[in-house]
Amino acid sequence: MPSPDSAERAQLVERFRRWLRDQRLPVTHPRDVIADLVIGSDSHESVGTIAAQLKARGERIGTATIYRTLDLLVRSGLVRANEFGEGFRRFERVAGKERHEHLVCVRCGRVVEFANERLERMLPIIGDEHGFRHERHRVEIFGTCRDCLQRELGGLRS
Amino acid sequence: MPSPDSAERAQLVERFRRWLRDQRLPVTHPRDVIADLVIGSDSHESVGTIAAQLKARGERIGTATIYRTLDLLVRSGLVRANEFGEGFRRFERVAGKERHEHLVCVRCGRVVEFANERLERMLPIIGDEHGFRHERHRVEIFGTCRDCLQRELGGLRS
DNA sequence: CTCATTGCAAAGCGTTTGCACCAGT
DNA sequence: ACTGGTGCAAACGCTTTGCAATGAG
Repeated sequence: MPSPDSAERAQLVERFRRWLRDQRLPVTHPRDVIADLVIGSDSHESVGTIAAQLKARGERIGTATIYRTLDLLVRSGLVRANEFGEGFRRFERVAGKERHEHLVCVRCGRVVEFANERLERMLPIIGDEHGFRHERHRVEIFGTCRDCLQRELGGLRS
Repeated sequence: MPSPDSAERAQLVERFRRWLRDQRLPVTHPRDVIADLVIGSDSHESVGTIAAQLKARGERIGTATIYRTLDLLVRSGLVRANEFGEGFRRFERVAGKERHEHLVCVRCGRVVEFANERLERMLPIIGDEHGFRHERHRVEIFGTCRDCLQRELGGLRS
């Protein structure tokens, strides 16, 4: 999941601005900056990491505004909220990506995306079989990532 | 997911007691009662519903003890913790059940279990393909359950 | 008798809300 | 001008922790 090149990034942020105007909502500086940051990131950002990066950029934006803007980004369909059982949410751009699920490393917390068409086709059918009108689903695989496995092997020697 | 008959229930609670003794941990009244309640339930209980039922049984057991005992039940392998994005966890007996995943109704919160062998086989393989040593996974399908669909249709008439 | 558990209350942590002030449109 | 946004701090809900009193082995 490479981060989008600056052209695509700018285009997606512009799409958010358009969405705001469509909703008769003001386009403000905090919204612009947060959208740029989340949309431009290749990782799964928490409110904490977002706040830190905003501070690093010299912005003084309150936590409440971050939450409120993330809510808008999710509602616009450009961003998705994830809950990996860490006790807080992580946000990722979805616009311009194919539907995917997540692998989560239980050692280092790294999140890797994977796409599997058969899986995506199966789940709505399973819902059907149980009388559920499928709306969305989530699949998470927890395990140890390649790097942590290697590190573990290294650790055995010492 | 029927609740276990009283024989099986007693047997599972006894298994928890044995596990505690193996760990050199005291078997206490709160632990007994909480284990009986969670193991005897056919639904997915939150700490809130557990506390309410304890009070209804006339027990005066603190919240901290409920959390601590649930932790033990999970560690013993008899109980599993679930996180359905409601902001709190739900606990269910797993001993004596086949491996399963969950359907969650977004209207009424009802949780239904489903088992799918193919799904369970797929996920460790997908992990492998991405260099992950699979440890566990979770799959949740969110949608509207049969009852709520019916209620919705009824609502259209009025 | 000793060490872990219990209940209670306080603290923690991510998230939401209330509010006076400020800014897009 | 009007409507909604912003930062700050307080409130929230679930969960964890500190501690003196209690109880299991």
